[in-house]
Amino acid sequence: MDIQTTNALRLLQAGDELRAKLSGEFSAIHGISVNEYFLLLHLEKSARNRLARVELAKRMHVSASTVTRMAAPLEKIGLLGREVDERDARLSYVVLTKAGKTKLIEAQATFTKRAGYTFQDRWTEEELSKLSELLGRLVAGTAGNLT
Amino acid sequence: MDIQTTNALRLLQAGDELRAKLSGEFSAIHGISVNEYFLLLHLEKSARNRLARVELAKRMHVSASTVTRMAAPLEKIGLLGREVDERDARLSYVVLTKAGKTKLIEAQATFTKRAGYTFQDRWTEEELSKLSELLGRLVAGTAGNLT
DNA sequence: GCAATAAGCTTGCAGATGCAATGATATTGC
DNA sequence: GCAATATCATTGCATCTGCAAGCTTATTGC
Repeated sequence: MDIQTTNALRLLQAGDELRAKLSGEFSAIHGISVNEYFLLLHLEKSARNRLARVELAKRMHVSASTVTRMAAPLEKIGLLGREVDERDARLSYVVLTKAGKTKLIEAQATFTKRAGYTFQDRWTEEELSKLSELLGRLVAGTAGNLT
Repeated sequence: MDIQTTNALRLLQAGDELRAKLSGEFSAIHGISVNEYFLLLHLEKSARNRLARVELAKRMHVSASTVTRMAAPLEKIGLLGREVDERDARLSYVVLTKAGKTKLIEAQATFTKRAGYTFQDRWTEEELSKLSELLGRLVAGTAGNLT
């Protein structure tokens, strides 16, 4: 197996494992899923804390219908709002509310804690920095880079 | 944001993006999903090309019921077989068949091609090697390391 | 201007997945 | 040996997701 294939496999496996661990913690502690956390995070990183649904779908690698259905309950509990575009009545923005920001901050603590566990053993600053640089290159081209 | 959190975010985002690209190719070309590909891969890496369902579930980070339901159609089309344990009648092994191996080899070509695209631009051998080492550490402790 | 096309969002439907309950078999405590 | 407990696999149910169709609104071609 060539090294590129090895890297692709390890990337997917490492990501899956981290996601699995986060998944339990997020639903138990915060009542939102990892995907919902990412949705909030994308909005927080965006101008005016809002994004058109199509754009959000692209950044999250999900379909437009999934965005519609993910946003509905979050809007219901006040974490998200809805805005319309003045010039284009087709566009419907998803907006992060103040309550949404609060929830996001809480969830970020859990995320950071889990990240700490993941890299706590025998990782030097230099290694963390090198990994960040290499992974950074992989996500550099994407529209929805959260880092 | 600390560097550990940055790395965790980038790991998840890079994994998601690669998975999204693989997803379309796999279903279109081979008629199996990325998850089904991983199922075949886990079996191929195992002794006697077989695993108990519970063990397969752990390695894939899915529930036991998902293994039952993923294996059923693959068994129906002949990619997987079923074996029982002589000593423990509760155990039901999932076995990779010859047709399954053939399908796996086909799918591996697609995976390797996508891995090549992912790392084709300005990645030196040294960088690929370093990334492999760092990601390797993340997946080292897991029971189902595919590399 | 108006018809044709495109784009954004939502909804119906089908497939995938997890949790909890169930049934079958093993193991343990006594 | 037998009852209590644990383990493995499956199934019912609820949830999440994508695709295709449909509705609304913009844009384009003429």
